Parts: sequence; structure tokens; C-alpha cells
Amino acid sequence: MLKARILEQISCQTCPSSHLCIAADLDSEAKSELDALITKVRNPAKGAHVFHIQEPVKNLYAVYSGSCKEYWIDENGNECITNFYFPGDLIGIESISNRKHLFSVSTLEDTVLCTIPLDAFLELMQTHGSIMKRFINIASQKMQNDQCITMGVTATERVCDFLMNITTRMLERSYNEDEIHLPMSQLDISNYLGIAYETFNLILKKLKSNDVIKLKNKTMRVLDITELESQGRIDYEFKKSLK
Amino acid sequence: MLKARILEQISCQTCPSSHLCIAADLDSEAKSELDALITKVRNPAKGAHVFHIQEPVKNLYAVYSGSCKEYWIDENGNECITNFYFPGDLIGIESISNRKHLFSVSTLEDTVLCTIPLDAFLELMQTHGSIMKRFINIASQKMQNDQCITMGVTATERVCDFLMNITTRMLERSYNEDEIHLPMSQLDISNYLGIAYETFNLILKKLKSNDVIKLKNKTMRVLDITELESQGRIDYEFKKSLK
DNA sequence: CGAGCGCTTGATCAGCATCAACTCAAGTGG
DNA sequence: CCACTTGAGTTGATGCTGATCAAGCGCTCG
Repeated sequence: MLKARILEQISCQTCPSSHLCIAADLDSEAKSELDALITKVRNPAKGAHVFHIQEPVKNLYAVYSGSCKEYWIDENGNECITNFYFPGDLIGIESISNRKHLFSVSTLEDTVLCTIPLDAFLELMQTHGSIMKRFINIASQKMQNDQCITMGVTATERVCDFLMNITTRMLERSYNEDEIHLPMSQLDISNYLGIAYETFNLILKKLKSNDVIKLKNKTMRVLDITELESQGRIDYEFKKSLK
Repeated sequence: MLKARILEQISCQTCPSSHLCIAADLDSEAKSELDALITKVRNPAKGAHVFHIQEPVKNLYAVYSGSCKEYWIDENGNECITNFYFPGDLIGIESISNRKHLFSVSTLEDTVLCTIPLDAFLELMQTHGSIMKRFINIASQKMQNDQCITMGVTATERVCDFLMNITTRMLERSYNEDEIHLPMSQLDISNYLGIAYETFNLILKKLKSNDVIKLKNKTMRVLDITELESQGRIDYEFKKSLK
């Protein structure tokens, strides 16, 4: 039972993405209290649901490894993807206020999630100001991230902003610097961006033929990040300057 | 000095929008501590800036009366509006994490703002769990609101979602039920929605001629809210069911 | 090995941006 | 007090971006 053994070993102390998650910048006492809270670890297979829309919010989830998509179904039965989550990301924050999930979330690949019981977590934040401040920072960053994606108007802007966003996030996670694995389908991405997937594919083709990116199967390599950024709407240099 | 007298009287106890703001659901002790924090009240004239992009975040602001727009300037010098704020709304949350403003904010009319010193507020949340929980709920609601606006794909969907959003928010503030005052220009709205203002104007014309809304100067009256909702993307009935 | 899903590509068409001209109301200054 | 300016809103003509339709390709997995 290799898998079980690995799961038992999971803790914020050893998590490779803890610098992005709640545990970042905590002293060891706060970190171990946080760890004590996250006893349940889930390991849903590819395509499995983490929760469904309208279910009560009992837990938040932190992605330990793998990735998830967040979506709802519109009146015509279309899936509308609202977010992708990667290691270190926190899932469910936007639904805290009404304690019912506003979206469904399912995994894009084999995924390991840390289960964070919401009520206990809220209590923990009351006794540990450092955790509270960290959580507020995470919420603030989520707002920034959510807003940035929607800024582009043309399809090309949106695609380039998305690719820049993914690249930036993957670099923060210090994955294989230039080889970026995209776990979602092109259909998922175009859906997320609100454009037709044929259009998305066409723009990818252009970017490839202009040597801006290289793409094989689901692995992307950014060849000219300056060009990629300039074809998008978001000024990532500016964003970096804020930090 | 009528104005000064009015401003001195401002407090969460008497604020007509406190049920939407931080003060909601607080016991009177927490509420008065919060009140003690909000000693500075600003009254910027129409078009005045509350803060500029990239400035340090010293305060959050709560709208007491009036309204604001949030925006940034893109590389071509175009104003890109990212949000509108009305009484009870909290301004600046998304910029907490890097302590520099990600956007500029200016007023759309004569406006009264409550100044909330950020550091002191973070301290206050540590000693008052009820305030912390309330703030987290507000952040969660802001995420919901931000995400809903961008969901529409076609221009008509976006316009109808926007009008529904404004209507809903105004009803929460229990303003003159059916006469809704839009403080921003049509250009501001179309900019916010990412569509041309001629297109926006055209869609308004259609909605007017179909007796879905009535519009004179900047005052709107929704005649057929069911039709308005059905032409948008967001299911407001569903959203209500979550509460 | 065959079925099916995800990706690729091209042809056609509609929705919306762009350009342009005009109205109307509110200042502004001589 | 009127001529001029300015900005917001209105309307129509034109063209491009990107959606839709259609068909073929090539993985991957049962």
C-alpha cells in the first residue's frame, strides 16, 4: 500500500507547495496546529467530484498534487468552467458566505487534496492572528487572479493572458521551468475563456507558427514570453513590481 | 456648516447600509469598537480620486453614500473599468496582499466614505472573531459578485446580467424599489462590460422597445424582471435559493 | 484492433466593433 | 443673452473577428 503510506506522510511541513498555501510564513507552532486540523486527505481519481454545486460547505480543500476544474451548468446544459486549481490553491472560498457551494469541482487528473474543516479552521484563525492574516492574503490574491483572466477583450488577448497566467503560476510552483503540463483539454480552456474551441485552436496554431510557444500533446514550452505577454492584455511586469 | 455636522453624525449604528457592510450581525460592543476605528470620514466631490493605482494600501474604504468606479489604464491609455461600488460596499480588499493598490478608484458623484485603517482593522479582527467572520463573508461575496459579471458571453447576456446585478444590489439597499439611478455613464458601463458603447446603446434600445425596461436620463425602471433575467446568463433565482 | 474522444482544419455566416454623422443638453465666455 | 464648445447619447453603414457547421485526423484505451 504505497499510496496510503504516502498520504499519511502528508503535512504542511513537507508540502512542496506550502509557500503558496495557508502554511506560508507561519511559525512552527501555528503550522503544526494547522497540520493537526488537516487530518483527512482525499485522493480522488481523474474526473471524480470533490463536491457538487449547492451542497453544504463543510470543508475547504487545498490542492496537494494534481489539479481541478470548477464549473456550473447553465440553463442549456452547457458546462461553464469558472476556474482551474493547482497545487497550493485553496478551493471553496467564494462559497463561505452562504455555506452552500456556488460551483461544482472535479479533478482533471489523479489528485491529492487536503481537507480543511471550515468551522474548525475559522476557530483556528481566531486564536492565531498569523493564520487569519495569511488567509486574508490568499483571498485577496484569489480576487486578483479571478479578475485578471476576464480583462482581455479579443480572443487572442484572452488566450495569451491565460497562457501567461498558467506559466506564472507554474513557475511559482517551481515546476520544470519551461516544460508546462496542461492537465485540462483544449475544450476546457476555451470554455473557461468564453471562446469557441476552434478559435482557441487556431490561435494556438498561430502562436506555434510564430515560435511564441511550442506545444506537443499537453506539454507547452514558452519560447518567447515577451511576445506572449505583449499579445495579452495584462501587464505582468507591473504585477511583479507590486510584490 | 451643515455638511460637517452630518459627517460627524456618521456611525455604523445609524448607517442605512450597515446591514451590508462590516457592521452587519455584530453585537453592540464589537460594533462600537469598529465605530471607534472609523474616525475619518472623506467626502470627495464628483470625479475626485479616492486613491491611485500603485499607491500603498493604508486604508480600506466603505461607501456610506454615493458611488465609485474602479479602473486601470492599459498600455494604449484606455481606461478599463473593473468595478462599481455602492453604499455598503468595501473598497480595496483585492489589494491587501501586496499592500499596493492594483487599481485606481474615483467617485461617480458626491460621495461619503468611511476610512478604515487597515492595520488597526486587522488587529481588531484578531480580538473580535465576529468581525473576522463578517469580513471573510464580505470577501466571499465580493468573489461571487466579481465572477458573475464576467459569465455572459454575448453582448445581450452581459448587459442583462449587469442590469440584474445593479437592480439586485439596489434592492438590497432598499432604494426606491423600482426607480434605479445609474450614476455612471453608458460609456462607463460598456467599458466595464467589454463591449462597444454603440452596442450597449443598441441593446438598451431593444430592451426599451420590448418594454423590458424604461430609461430616462440616468433613471431606470425595470418593467419585466423575468424577461430581463431570462435574457441574461446568471440564474438569480438559483442565487437567491442559496441564501 | 476498432471505437471514440480530442484535436485540426477549412468554409460560411452573424454578431459586434468601428467609423461617421447627428441630436440634445449643459456649460462657458464674450 | 446668444454663439460656441463640449460631452453624452442616438442612429445607420460597413467590415472584421470569431462562432458555427462540417469533415477528417490521430491518439488512447477498452
